[in-house]
Amino acid sequence: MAPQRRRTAFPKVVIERDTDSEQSSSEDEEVDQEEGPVSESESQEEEVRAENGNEEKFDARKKGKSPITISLKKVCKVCKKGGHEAGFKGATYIDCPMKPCFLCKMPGHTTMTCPHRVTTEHGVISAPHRNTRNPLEYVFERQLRPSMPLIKPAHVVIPDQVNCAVIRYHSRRVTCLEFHPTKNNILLSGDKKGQVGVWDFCKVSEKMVYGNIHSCIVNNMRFNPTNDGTVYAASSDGTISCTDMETGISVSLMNLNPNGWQGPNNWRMLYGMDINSEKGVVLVADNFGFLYLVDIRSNSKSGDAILIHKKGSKVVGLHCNPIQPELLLSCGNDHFARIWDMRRLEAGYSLYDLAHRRVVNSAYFSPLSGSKILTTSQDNRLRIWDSIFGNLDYPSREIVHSHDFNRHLTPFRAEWDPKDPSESLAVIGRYISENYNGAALHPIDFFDISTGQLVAEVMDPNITTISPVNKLHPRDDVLASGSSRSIFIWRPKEESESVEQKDERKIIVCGKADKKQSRKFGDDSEDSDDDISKLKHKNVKSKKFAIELTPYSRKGKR
DNA sequence: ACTGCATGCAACC
DNA sequence: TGGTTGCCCTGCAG
Repeated sequence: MAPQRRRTAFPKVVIERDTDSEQSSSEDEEVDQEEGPVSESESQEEEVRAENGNEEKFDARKKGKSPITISLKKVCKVCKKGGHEAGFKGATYIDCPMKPCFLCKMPGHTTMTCPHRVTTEHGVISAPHRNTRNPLEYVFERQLRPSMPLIKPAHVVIPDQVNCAVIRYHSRRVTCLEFHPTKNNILLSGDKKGQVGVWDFCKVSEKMVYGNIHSCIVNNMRFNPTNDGTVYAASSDGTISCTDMETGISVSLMNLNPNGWQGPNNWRMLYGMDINSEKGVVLVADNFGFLYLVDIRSNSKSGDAILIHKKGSKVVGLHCNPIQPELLLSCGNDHFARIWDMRRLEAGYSLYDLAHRRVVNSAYFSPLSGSKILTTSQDNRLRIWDSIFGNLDYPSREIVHSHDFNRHLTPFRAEWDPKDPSESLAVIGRYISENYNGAALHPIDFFDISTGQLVAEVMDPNITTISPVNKLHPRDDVLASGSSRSIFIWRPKEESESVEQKDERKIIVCGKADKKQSRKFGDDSEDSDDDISKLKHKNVKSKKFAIELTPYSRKGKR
């Protein structure tokens, strides 16, 4: 562009500053271009001219143009307005006051002062009962409920300490985890790239990654109920795979994209998946709202696809009732979780539609009785229906909890503890961080979903990434969590610190380093076995701090 | 140690 | 319906 021409065309430039005393050295800060879009190079040029004192050459009045105002005042990166700034102050995140609360999504306050943050219940909302309570229920709530123990303490053993881990095990973020149904120490993990990991977390270094099963995101995995040597996986590449665990050889049961890439509007992805062993079918659902049934014995699709959610919307979760094989639960991006009768799977014939305010990431029947429902929705609320035989118009409880959607995160899913006979313990990772002794950490939360009580929040100073993927072991007091590309195994503190166990607390570092985690875990060699005690964190003084338990002591701090 | 880009996806115009 | 945007996010390259 010719400078001569521009000189005559440009109006006067006014520069606003935070304070008059500020020097030009601070001028590389964010620039608020209120007078419309100006390219970066242009605005820089203007600044230079303004500084040179040549403003009169571009006098706006002579050219009949209004002056351009360039504000160098500090602006909020969220709302782009001045007077405040959102972001981390040390390890504490300061919200933008112009936005609704990041936790409960209500306007008028920020996360810092959110009422759901200071209660020990972490924000339980009694769901609206529209005069549906009968006298019996009132008696129960008023006289019996208060005398009931909140949760049977004997059943609550929280795996609160990292026992072993594989750092950067996957080359992309972990999307799903599954424990082997019979071999206690085998953990399966799927990732965004389509790879499937098999790890023996007691022998730690016995790990394998199968890279040729899927070509993109592994969304769900389930073991074959009749042969636990094989596992099914549903992927965004539009296929279901059935893989032999020993050999890694897999067969494709179904391919929704037989003709390859025909544009984004035609590419079908498989998300929700479960197995109904009674009926011998694998159920999968796609991103257009359809459900498919695949016969396990013949490995072939049975019947036509059935529209079970809004046409064109993603069905992210499927769950077969553990007790009543006729009942199916689905959830998806149309903001509904739906209960179906397997004998009548037909568009529009769901038994119940459970409404949510946002996308439903997951919906599960309770693992033992199958009579409760727990859902995770992107409106930052867990919802619990205490009985599928009761009134399903409204959830029995809503628990406000930070687990927003984010482009870079695997969607959070609250998972039942399959060992808890009272069916009240659930685990879910937390999005927002908390300032723990100067480190911003994202805990993994354990809830008593029968009361909304936050039973425990576990974290480790070395894990600074968010852990959206969590799974509790079907028999042992073990939690597996997937955080970014790494996998962590948590055990109860006592167990972890016992002499026999101590030697087994191993961290394996593998894969290409990313800055965040290499800083914490050291990154000298591929597959080197680092003892956890060697780990350092600049903000953490002692290893003892690693785990903080019980929400009660933290009351008032939050 | 920065910054910028691509990612990939729901929400909101 | 299509285009644009994005609160605590990822990973990588320059």
